[in-house]
Amino acid sequence: MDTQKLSTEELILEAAQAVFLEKGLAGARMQEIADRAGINKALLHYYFRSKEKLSALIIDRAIGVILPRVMAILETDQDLFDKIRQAVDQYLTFVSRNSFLPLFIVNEVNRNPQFFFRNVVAHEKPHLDKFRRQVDEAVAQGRIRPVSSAQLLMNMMSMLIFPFLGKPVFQVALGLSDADFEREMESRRIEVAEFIIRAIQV
Amino acid sequence: MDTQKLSTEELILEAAQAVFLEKGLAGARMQEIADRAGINKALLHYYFRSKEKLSALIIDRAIGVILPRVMAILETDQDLFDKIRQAVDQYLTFVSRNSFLPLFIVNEVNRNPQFFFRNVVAHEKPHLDKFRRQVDEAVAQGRIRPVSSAQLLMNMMSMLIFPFLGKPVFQVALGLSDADFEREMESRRIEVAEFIIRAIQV
DNA sequence: CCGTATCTTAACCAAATAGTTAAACCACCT
DNA sequence: AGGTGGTTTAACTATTTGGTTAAGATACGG
Repeated sequence: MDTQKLSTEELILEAAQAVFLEKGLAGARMQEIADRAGINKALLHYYFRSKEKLSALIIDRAIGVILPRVMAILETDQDLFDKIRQAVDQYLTFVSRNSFLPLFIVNEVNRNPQFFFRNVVAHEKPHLDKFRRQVDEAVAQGRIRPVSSAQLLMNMMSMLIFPFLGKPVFQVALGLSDADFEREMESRRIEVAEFIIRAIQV
Repeated sequence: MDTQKLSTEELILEAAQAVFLEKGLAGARMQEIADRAGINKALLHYYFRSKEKLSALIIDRAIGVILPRVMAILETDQDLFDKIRQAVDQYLTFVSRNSFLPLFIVNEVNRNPQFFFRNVVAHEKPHLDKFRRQVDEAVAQGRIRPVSSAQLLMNMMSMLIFPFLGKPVFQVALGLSDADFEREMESRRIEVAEFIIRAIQV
């Protein structure tokens, strides 16, 4: 049946994603993926011939989930400050729910940059023209301080993603329990947005 | 000879560090480490019994290099704004010269948080009291806007480290050549410092 | 120069792990 | 009922990889 077939395939993909994100590409074991999907290793190879092919799919999936999300938020017609507030809010929600995703992507993209370049960019070149133009215009009109859109984008993305990557370090350095950390991330929804806006406000 | 002995050991450690940082813990091969050190695999095991022991050493080394550096900058007696400017400058220099180090540490620390907690913190608990108190006082005296020192620290570290982790993505998204990217990082020395200061300035 | 300790290597071993095969199972169609 | 195509499994193979061994260099004190 179609539903049954898709469900098994989906099951494997979910299991594979979980294991790859937790253990990394090299650390993931086909056996563990099979176990978590509740199937046998041979079946795994029946569906997805090799570890390489499977991992390529997962990488695509991972990037395909995160990239359009960033685009969607940054390429709307909203006012710049509203956009920043919303981007921060939405992005923090997404990343805190998928905290291993950025680590996985960052790893893969650094281990194998040309793969990322070829496969992802070929499909949908991430064009941030609207956001960049919006920033440039706001600068030209003197509505915000002179700031390069590239720098602003890096600052935003950094502050949204990195705290999750460095979570264990920050927890130790700042003496935060898990609950503390979560609270801290919660207040970032407002703090980071205001931090950015104050930094660029005239 | 002592110099010869040390030199071989150092040679192995350098090779091991290079391979571990490039390939990650699970992805690193003892054979490749031996090859890069120009020696044989058996000799590798002669010096450092197992992959686990070797990797533990490299992890210690890596964290031991980066942590004191952060402390040293943040725990001086300087004026807050000067400290921020200097931290940004020094940290950017260090990270751009060791761009794989943060990725390695972030990976290791997420895969195995309790290891980090036990080994590193036991030796030298990273106390950021001086920096945090400095920020709190500046807030109390109304010299800067009300900002939590934890949030400020996260923002700083994020903007300093993450661009290097996300380098390939940023290069694609912003259309930057290697030279462009380097130039961009160069201007961050001033831009990020000013960005932070403007964000917290009254 | 000889003996001894340190260093170095090729060849080997065992465990882990990706991948294959061939047979059984099962749902569905006629 | 029986055939058909997709699905599932146990058992097997091949390869990779961490780790060992035993023999051979090398340096050095006596």
